[in-house]
Amino acid sequence: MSSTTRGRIDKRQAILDGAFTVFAKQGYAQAGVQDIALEAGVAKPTVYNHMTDKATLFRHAVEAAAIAALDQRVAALAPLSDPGDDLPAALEGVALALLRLHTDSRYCALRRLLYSEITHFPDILDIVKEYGLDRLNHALADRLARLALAGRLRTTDPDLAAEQFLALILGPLEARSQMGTRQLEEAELATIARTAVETFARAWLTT
Amino acid sequence: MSSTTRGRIDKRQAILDGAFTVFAKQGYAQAGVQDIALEAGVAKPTVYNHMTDKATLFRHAVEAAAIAALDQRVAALAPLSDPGDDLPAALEGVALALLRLHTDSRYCALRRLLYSEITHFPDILDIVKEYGLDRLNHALADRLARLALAGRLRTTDPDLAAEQFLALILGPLEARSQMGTRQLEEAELATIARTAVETFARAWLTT
DNA sequence: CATTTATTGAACTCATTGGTTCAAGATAAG
DNA sequence: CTTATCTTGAACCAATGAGTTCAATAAATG
Repeated sequence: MSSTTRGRIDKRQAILDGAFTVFAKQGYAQAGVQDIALEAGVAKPTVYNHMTDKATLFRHAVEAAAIAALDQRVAALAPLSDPGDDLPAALEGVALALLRLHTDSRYCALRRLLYSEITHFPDILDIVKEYGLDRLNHALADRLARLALAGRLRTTDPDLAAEQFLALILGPLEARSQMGTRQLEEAELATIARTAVETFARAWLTT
Repeated sequence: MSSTTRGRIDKRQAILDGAFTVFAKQGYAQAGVQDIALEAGVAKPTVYNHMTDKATLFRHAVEAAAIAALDQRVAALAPLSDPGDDLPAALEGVALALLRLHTDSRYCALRRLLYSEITHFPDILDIVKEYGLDRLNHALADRLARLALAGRLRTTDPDLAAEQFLALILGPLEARSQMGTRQLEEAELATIARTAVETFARAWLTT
């Protein structure tokens, strides 16, 4: 066993989860370690048993959340590996899935945290590089490259196509969701997905 | 005179500027009123002479910055009111101007602040609604509507066209600039502008 | 059961910081 | 000059919160 303690079950995960929850809703500075301990169902010294610092606690919590978020996103690209006859429909499905993930309140909170603390925690930048949107871009570009090879996509630059596809989908979110504060309805997400794919198709797809 | 004091020249502006500078680089919670006073070249009690609270100080500083930012952006759209024969070139010029504004470090700081404190200051939402990207979208849509009427743009929905134009331009920034931490070179901005306008033109412009 | 280890609650230390007070000075208006 | 207003530095108060200490306890191991 890597980290199951003898005294009791491992509380590390509970601490990380609770930490992210509290950080997400309070911000780093405003979040008290006491609150985090309470949220995790744990005593304050226990937190310091597992994490040396409030700062490292923050880093680990954010990293775990970022990894989970990226995994979800990449998984949502799966349909593109084997789209049916109707490529636009497949793209639209993926777009909608990404939109749902991107408007999830937990993910919005993660982005808020990254934005706000990236100046105080320079090493958070590593997390962004490692598990950020770049990775999603690459994964999408891989799928698009296959489609291009199959003659269904008119491009020699799948990276650019992927970048613009994501931009068309996720770009409108910032304004429409009021910087992540307003929850968008499913119908609005569907509209964004449809119009984005429409434009993307006109520019990139073979007719 | 609205606010020129008798004792000395008006220090209100200096306080607001200093406040934004310090907030931008420290975040709300970490910024000390003492630091702000120092940055503004003023004593701490003087700050409280002009602003009742640290909170209201923050609100005013952020609002001033947001207004200035929006003004710059809208001004950058001017060339679209009278584009020459080469509409794509005009679009590309505007795109590049917007990209420069959007990667300005002061504007990145403003966005960071908004993102991080929008949960603690619900009334900041009003600032976003009033001077946020929506406004820019509308202003751009106005220009595009004129172009559509002139038959140079193939759309009955200028709002959508504007939204996608901005998305294609600004969307790639988040990933490329590493959430605003990396300063992009002029050449890279130009590339983004060129490719974005290329795609936009294929989807929306009359040939 | 005995031992080892982790957890717990509570109290404590210490540094930070928002906000205030006050007496002393500086400045403009009359 | 006189007066009213603003500024200033410094000290001060009160609250908050990070991180620690410690004795008591609970659980797993042998």
